[in-house]
Amino acid sequence: MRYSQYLLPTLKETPADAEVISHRLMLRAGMIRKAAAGIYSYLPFGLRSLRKMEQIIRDEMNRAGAIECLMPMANPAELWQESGRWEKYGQELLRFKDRKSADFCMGPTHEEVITDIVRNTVNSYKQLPLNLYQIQTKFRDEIRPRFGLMRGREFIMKDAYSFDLEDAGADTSYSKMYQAYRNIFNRCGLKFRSVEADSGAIGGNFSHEFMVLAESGEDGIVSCDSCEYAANVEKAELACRELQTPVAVQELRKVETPAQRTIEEVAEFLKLSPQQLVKTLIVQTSDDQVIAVLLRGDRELNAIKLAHLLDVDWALMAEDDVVKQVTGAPTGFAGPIGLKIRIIADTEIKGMADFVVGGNGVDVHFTGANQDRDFTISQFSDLRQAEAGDPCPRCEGGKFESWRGIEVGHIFKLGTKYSEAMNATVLDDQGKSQPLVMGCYGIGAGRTVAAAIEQNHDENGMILPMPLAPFQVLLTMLNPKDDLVREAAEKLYQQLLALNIEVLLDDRDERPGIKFKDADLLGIPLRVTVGARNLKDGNVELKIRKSGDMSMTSLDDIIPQLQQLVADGLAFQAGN
RNA sequence: CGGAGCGUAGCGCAGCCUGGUAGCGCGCUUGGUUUGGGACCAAGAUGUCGGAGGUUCGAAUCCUCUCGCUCCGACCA
Repeated sequence: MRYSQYLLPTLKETPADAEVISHRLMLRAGMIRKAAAGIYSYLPFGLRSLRKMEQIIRDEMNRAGAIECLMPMANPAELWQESGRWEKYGQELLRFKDRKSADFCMGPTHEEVITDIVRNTVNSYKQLPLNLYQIQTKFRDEIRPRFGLMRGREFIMKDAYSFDLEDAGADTSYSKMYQAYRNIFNRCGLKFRSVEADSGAIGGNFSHEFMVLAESGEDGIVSCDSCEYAANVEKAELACRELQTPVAVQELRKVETPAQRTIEEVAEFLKLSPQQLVKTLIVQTSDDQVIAVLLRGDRELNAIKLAHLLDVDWALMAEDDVVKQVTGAPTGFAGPIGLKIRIIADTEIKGMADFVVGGNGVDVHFTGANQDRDFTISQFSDLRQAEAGDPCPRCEGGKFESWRGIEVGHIFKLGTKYSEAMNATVLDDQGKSQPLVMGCYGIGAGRTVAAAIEQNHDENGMILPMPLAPFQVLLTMLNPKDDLVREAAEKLYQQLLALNIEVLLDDRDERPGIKFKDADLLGIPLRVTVGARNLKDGNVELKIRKSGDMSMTSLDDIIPQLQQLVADGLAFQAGN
């Protein structure tokens, strides 16, 4: 491709409304342009990366035995009503009517459509297993789209759905996808972790998220430093050693703590560390229970674990007036002593004695508080958020490391939730009707490209890994008006094209400074500069974008060198 | 959904408080000089000032409504 004939509108200035680096760079490098909040066009340069991402996905999905199809974006309401999600999905589901006033929605995911297809076309266990996928534009009317392609409303996703007769088969399908996903992100040259995750609203038995590691990631994850265990902090279990409750030695004493509300304030005021305090959280649940939860002072509640324990949809910190009603005190002074509501505690509390708790009154706390003696805990459970340094639940001696991650893939074992709701069954070898056991598997294609930029950039621009880079080689013709330079660059250009190396020839009549700045911004992995100065010695300059290494190479050697570097770049896998 | 902010040339912004011919930088066009890290000189083009209504002799500016966009928050005890 010749730059002079391409559409590659780079921006010198950073667009004001782009917050994260990938968004800024994708706008500046002319990859995307915004059409509306959370809705973007891909310009040619961005599309090239996206297509590469899609092709890697396609390759690995096909290799894992999945079959590509393409479903409609406009989904008829009936299917969604049948699964019950027309009501449940909420405002994220963009609904509209056609000219006959029939209800439709833009598909945010396609369990309904695929299940409908399969129930109408698959009747026998002999047709199983089946795994169908598509790469398609999805629409979710997010409350708050942000970060460019990272959290858009319209986005391109690969979604796959597996169908098996039995649970064991579904597990096999799941693990094939797990491996395919690892291959995909490895081939992209990304640093990532596959983590155990909460299956959330989609439901199902178990699931893994694939997280590209990046500072700006929206999710916290932990991984064990000595075994394979890795999980989203929302889900991460903690090793629960048997804890002995120490013998109480202190007496319960009420102390004045004027205007000391937070754990830090109270600890400071009493000259204790936060670990010697127990915080009491008043929690409200989706089924209107009000419960007290005890945690060590320096710990954070994991509301998702709590919701699972209580078997409710959600559990949130109670409103101030509820706290006041239950504890008789404003927020900041809640404590377990004298509470009439159910008290549950994090496992860790079992190993504590003589601690400080809120006094359920303005400006008072108790010191020397002890369980059983002073109040009763009805249940212990793992309720706190995992942190770096916490012990691994799966191995001896392993400790958690923590990371920020961008969720680029998520796989779920769905079970029979949709097949039962939508009556998708096949006959087994006994002639008996069985609901299909399903799995679903998603990858955000655009988001993965954005995540790759988050992980690979510097102050001058992006540094996409070779497999995702829009072009492999940038051939910079320094002065197109110089006949020798032009002819040498043109010749190299033709040679590279003949070798199927993806080359962008910067043949613009621009000053060198502009070309070099654009080159760094665009982040094409290999840059060859043809300039009069070196050409008179028969040389061109090769710069590796990632390392910044520059070297002089003769016109004869440059082509094989590039071939080798491209091949190496495509084979590279970040250590995962 | 709660809070904050912003809509003025393709992009980044000033002007608004205190109403009176719509500006600056970059980009773009033309000519010239320049040519290894975002050059210089000269001449030029480009605006429903987000929209509607109101106040006024006169509105980018004041008032009301509205639309769009962005950021922060939604586990603090």
